[in-house]
Amino acid sequence: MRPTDLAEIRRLSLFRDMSQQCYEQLTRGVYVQHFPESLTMIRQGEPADFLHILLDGQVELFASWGDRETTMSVIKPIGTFILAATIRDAPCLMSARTLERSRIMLLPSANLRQAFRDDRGFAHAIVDELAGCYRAVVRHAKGMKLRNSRERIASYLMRQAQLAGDVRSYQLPVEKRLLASYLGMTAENLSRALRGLEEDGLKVDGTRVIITDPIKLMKIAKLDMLMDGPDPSPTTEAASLPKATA
Amino acid sequence: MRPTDLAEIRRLSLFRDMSQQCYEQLTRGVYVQHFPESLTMIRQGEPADFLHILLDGQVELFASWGDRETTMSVIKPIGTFILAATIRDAPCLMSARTLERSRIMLLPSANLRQAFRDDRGFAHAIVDELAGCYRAVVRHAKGMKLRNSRERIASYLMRQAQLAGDVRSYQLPVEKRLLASYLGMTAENLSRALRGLEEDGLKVDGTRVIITDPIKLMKIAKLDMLMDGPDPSPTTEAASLPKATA
DNA sequence: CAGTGGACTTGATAAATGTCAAGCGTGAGA
DNA sequence: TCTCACGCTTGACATTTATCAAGTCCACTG
Repeated sequence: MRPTDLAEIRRLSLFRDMSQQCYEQLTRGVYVQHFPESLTMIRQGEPADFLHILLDGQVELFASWGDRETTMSVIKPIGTFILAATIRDAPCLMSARTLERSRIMLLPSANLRQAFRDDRGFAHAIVDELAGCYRAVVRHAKGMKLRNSRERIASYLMRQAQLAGDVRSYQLPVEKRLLASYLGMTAENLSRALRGLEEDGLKVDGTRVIITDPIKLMKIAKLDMLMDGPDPSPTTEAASLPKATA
Repeated sequence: MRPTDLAEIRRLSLFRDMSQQCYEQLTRGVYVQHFPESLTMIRQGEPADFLHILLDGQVELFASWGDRETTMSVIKPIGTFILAATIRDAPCLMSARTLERSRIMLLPSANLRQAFRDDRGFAHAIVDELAGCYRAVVRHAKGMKLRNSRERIASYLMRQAQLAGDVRSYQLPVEKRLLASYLGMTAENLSRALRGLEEDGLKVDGTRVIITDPIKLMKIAKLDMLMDGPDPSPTTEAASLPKATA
């Protein structure tokens, strides 16, 4: 691993609170690697040998059953994947492939478990990360069960606008067919629904999203912290070491 | 807390590996309580003050949005809930209510976080539990996105038969309307689909399920370890302290 | 013992969503 | 520059799923 990589990694919230000794031990077997676009690097059912940490690029987590396939999540830097499988030493429930050329850090599962045992700061960072992943899937499942496709689209696109800094217009971060799969519908239906939403304050032209009437659109999206986020900032006062108070 | 409760709890996998000191500290603020049937004890959006551990009875986790509601999970003893919210000190994403009179242990979130910091065995048990919860939701989400209602019913009922010990006939563990909600459909549709499945080796009469033709039913259910479980037994060799291999 | 409410079922109908086939547009590579 | 592949769109149609309205059955209760 290159020293510049090492320095960069040390700053990640996962590793920031580790003792130097544990950190060195942990990173002994670690390496950082580039993957080309559209490469499936993990197949569901395979053992989870490494925790993956996405440093640059974009990765899709997807699931298949028979000949069907669905996008479960899109990971952006800095994000981790297959953490749960790593912890349990269980087979991955999802597959992973790059959506673009990506730089990924691979952390051997055994090292992770060792460091979890040895270092409290790391252990805390890991559960916190895992709890975040859990809450993200719960949100996704809620969306699938409580909203219809029109509402899923509206809420997704509004939420993205929020994340981009409460803008009225932005670029779609992913291809439409991927978005359709993520939102649990066919590409055809997404296309049609987008057209239908033009009546409701939304315009999508190619990859450009324009929210022409936020109030109207919100009546459909009904964004909800408990379904769309954001999660309160991770690892806040209550969860970390007490310092301010006494 | 009664001494008999205390002894019982100590044996739970969550607490089994704790040091006596940490255990005593942890259980200082703990209490065990009975709840009547149909009592909503947690409302989504509320802070998670306690980790809940179900000792007896049955609890439903459900989510709502506007006037819609859906069952996310049914907890059976021994099971935990709102672990992730507890860890993150974040609002609960789901509500919880008893399906029958239940005995529940309440463990203050602050105690949990303290014990997590102080005791490795406990920390490990907690991540392991959380990882299990994560994988369960991922499975649920996969089922919702990859299978249609007919397939979800078939796979659910086959899986229950497996869990009951590979039997051909058993009692439904929950009411049908609850099952419908859990499987993401209306009660009417469940009823009709069950009728339709009589052609495919399944008979449901009241709460009695009879798998008349497992092979035929399996062609629809297509049970899959990665979607229907079981998960490899939690906390196995690889994840715990090395002992056999010197 | 009758009454009441709730779970479950059934049928008719509507709405949502998927499938198939075709055509458009654009970008990568020959 | 041409061509091809692929993402996207559109239309027609099929299938799935939800909604609404009865009606049955059963358990609980006054």
